[in-house]
Amino acid sequence: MQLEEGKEKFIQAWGTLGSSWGINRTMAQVHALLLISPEALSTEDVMQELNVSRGNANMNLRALIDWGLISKELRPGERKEYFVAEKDMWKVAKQVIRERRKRELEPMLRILEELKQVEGNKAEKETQAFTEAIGNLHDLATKADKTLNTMLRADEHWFLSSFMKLMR
Amino acid sequence: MQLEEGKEKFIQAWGTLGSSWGINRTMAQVHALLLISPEALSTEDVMQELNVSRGNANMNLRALIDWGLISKELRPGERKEYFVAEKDMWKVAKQVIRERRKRELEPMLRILEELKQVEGNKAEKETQAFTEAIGNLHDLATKADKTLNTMLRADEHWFLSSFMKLMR
DNA sequence: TAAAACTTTCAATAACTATTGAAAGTATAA
DNA sequence: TTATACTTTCAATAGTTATTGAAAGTTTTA
Repeated sequence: MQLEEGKEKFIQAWGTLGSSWGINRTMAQVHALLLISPEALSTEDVMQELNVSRGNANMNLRALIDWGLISKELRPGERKEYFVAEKDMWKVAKQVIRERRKRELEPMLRILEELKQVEGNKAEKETQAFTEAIGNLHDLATKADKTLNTMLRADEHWFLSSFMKLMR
Repeated sequence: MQLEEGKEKFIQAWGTLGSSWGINRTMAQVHALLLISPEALSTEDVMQELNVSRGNANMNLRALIDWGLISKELRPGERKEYFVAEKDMWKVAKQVIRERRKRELEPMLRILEELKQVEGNKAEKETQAFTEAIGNLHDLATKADKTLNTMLRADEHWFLSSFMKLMR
């Protein structure tokens, strides 16, 4: 396979994967493009490579910065902004985990805590089933949260060796 | 908080969480409804509780069966089909992991393996960057795949004790 | 201060995804 | 076999989300 075909396939695949994880298709494609780019790219470059409008490119570059997956690079004497992706895939994974934990897991935990306060006839099956489901979910979410938190705080070496054990 | 309000909130929250994970909103809501229901529910029940059409209810119940998250329950002498959700949250989590691994991680691994074959001027920066990014991603994906696989094969006790260690 | 080189915004619109509901299909009972 | 009680399908439509591109905004340079 030639490089151009490979690039195309990768950008496509990353975009599709993104979609099934609730991530905007173009955002995932811009990320893919920057992941395999040896140089920082400008908004213009992104527009050209992906055939998207200026507004779209700009908005998704900003979103990626927001997620902490890419950063601006300013070149001395140049006015244009360039963008580079973090290339260390373990750092990328950690960052995605960190953000989703903050954006989704934590809010869900708050809601589950609220829902644990539901009063109602304790004798009723409806109330019992609700309370039990919420309680179990809260337990699982708490465990997941602690596990992720520990993983994220750990340095790479610690994580890898722990996971090597998990993997036998 | 009263039970009805709590149910409403939970169904709502689960639907929203689902959306941000690429899961159809109604599918997640039907799942939430069944998770907290002490009894199996019929299509009619789901239609009423969530105010959705027959077609929608039917399609999402089928999708949940497909994901292995709910099952049909037939009552002797009754023609209608009833549905129950798996209530053990760890089993639910495992099932979701199993399905997503099969539907997303494995296909992505196949693509990355294909992309490792990209030829091109080894001296070129472009090719080098591509090859390196794909290689690193493939390594990470392989590790994730093995880890998940081990987790899924393990019984609950093994898993919990391993993760307790990870969590200190 | 004005012009140039850029970035950001946002209303309009396109593209995509979910939902409806009536019709068709299927299985059971009489 | 026909009627009944359901389930499933699918074309039409509604609803949602993404994209465009021109206009407004910002920063730098001269």
